[in-house]
Amino acid sequence: MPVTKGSTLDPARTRATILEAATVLLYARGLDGVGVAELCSSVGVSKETLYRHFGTKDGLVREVLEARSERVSRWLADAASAAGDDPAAQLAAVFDALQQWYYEPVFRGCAMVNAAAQHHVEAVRSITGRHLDRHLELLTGIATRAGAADPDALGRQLLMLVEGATIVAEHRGAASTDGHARRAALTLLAAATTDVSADGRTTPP
Amino acid sequence: MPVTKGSTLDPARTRATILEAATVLLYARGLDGVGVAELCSSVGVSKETLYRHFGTKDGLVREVLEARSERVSRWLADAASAAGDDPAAQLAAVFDALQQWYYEPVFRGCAMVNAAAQHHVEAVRSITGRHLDRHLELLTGIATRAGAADPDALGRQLLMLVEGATIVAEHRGAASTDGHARRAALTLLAAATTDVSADGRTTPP
DNA sequence: CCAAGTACGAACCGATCGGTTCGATCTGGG
DNA sequence: CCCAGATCGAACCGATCGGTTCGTACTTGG
Repeated sequence: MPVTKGSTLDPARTRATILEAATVLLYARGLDGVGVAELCSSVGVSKETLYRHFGTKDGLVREVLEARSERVSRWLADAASAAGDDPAAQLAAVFDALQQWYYEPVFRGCAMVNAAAQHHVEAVRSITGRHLDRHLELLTGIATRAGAADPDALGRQLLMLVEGATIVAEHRGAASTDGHARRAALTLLAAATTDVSADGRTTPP
Repeated sequence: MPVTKGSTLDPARTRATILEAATVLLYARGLDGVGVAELCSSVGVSKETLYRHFGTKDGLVREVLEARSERVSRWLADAASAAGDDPAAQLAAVFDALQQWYYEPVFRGCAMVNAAAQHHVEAVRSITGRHLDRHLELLTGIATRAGAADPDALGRQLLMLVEGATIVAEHRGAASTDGHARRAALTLLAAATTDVSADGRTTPP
């Protein structure tokens, strides 16, 4: 049997195609901004096919968000690990990656946060919660490796900065956060790894 | 003529009543989560009356958001000025007020940010933009009075913290930001008012 | 080659929603 | 006391939307 089938009539491929197109459209125009009919005609798929694969529009939305959340988290984690072993460099890389995203013309804020604001269904909002948890995990990891006195506290501070930068960039433009978010993150990191008990000098190795 | 008429058949009073009820309902359930019919029956008003006062649902939404934005901005500014003349104390007061808000059971995030995520109409999104500008103005003012080297930069950093804390508190609970947002803000303030050119010692008056 | 499954496309359905209209009712100013 | 204007309540309208169904056609594994 063939390993992959690229032709039509391949359920998995059809499903993936719908998922991709829905990811783009729903992000650009909002969950309620695009109907199932338009979504189908945009992909070149019949309603029956879409409903056989995803059961309901909410089911499609959930899968789209789930996949996107994992993709975004992996993207940020990769950006961090690609920056080497220095936690400060990793943190800077995370905010550099975010800032680059903000400048993309299709940037419309965090899809999961936007979705939660639109869709008051718990099944959707829980995805947003897990999304933030993934971010928190990454940031707390960096804080821990940086030797922060309270890595959990620093992680939460950095999470607020990430989400806040995204919101501000969405509504006031990418230039509004350029440099500022990164600098704030490094400032918080430095402060959390500074021995405040004695004088005002840092305590690197 | 009487100065105020409290009875029925007072257009201004009717209008205000609709506005109040709409503010609560639209915030709690989302702009698209409550229809005009339910809104009317909830206030005890006919559709004709609502449409005579606000023209369209969007018109009502815009007025609701405009009023709420001003109310919120005034509330934060008052919290700051009530904290005395010390900029650091004012900043702490702002984040204390926010944190108190996060703990309120009706807290559902920033109404303006949520509205922008739901309603892709420019007339609504611009209100969110102005809302953030008002916050930025307050925070930049504190940064300036604190003698920050770059008050504009610090203001933007603090704005990200405010919006980020609101998002995180909305999705992960008020306890998730309690103390952390305030401490981060004060850390950024301290760092921005510290003379970094020489050694690592602060330079207060 | 054939049966099973995939897919199309179009029609269809019920519900909801924003907005309009209209006759009846009530209030207050002149 | 009476008319203008505010309000009600309910019916009504057109559009949209999520979801279902069906007849047809095509691909493919056995």
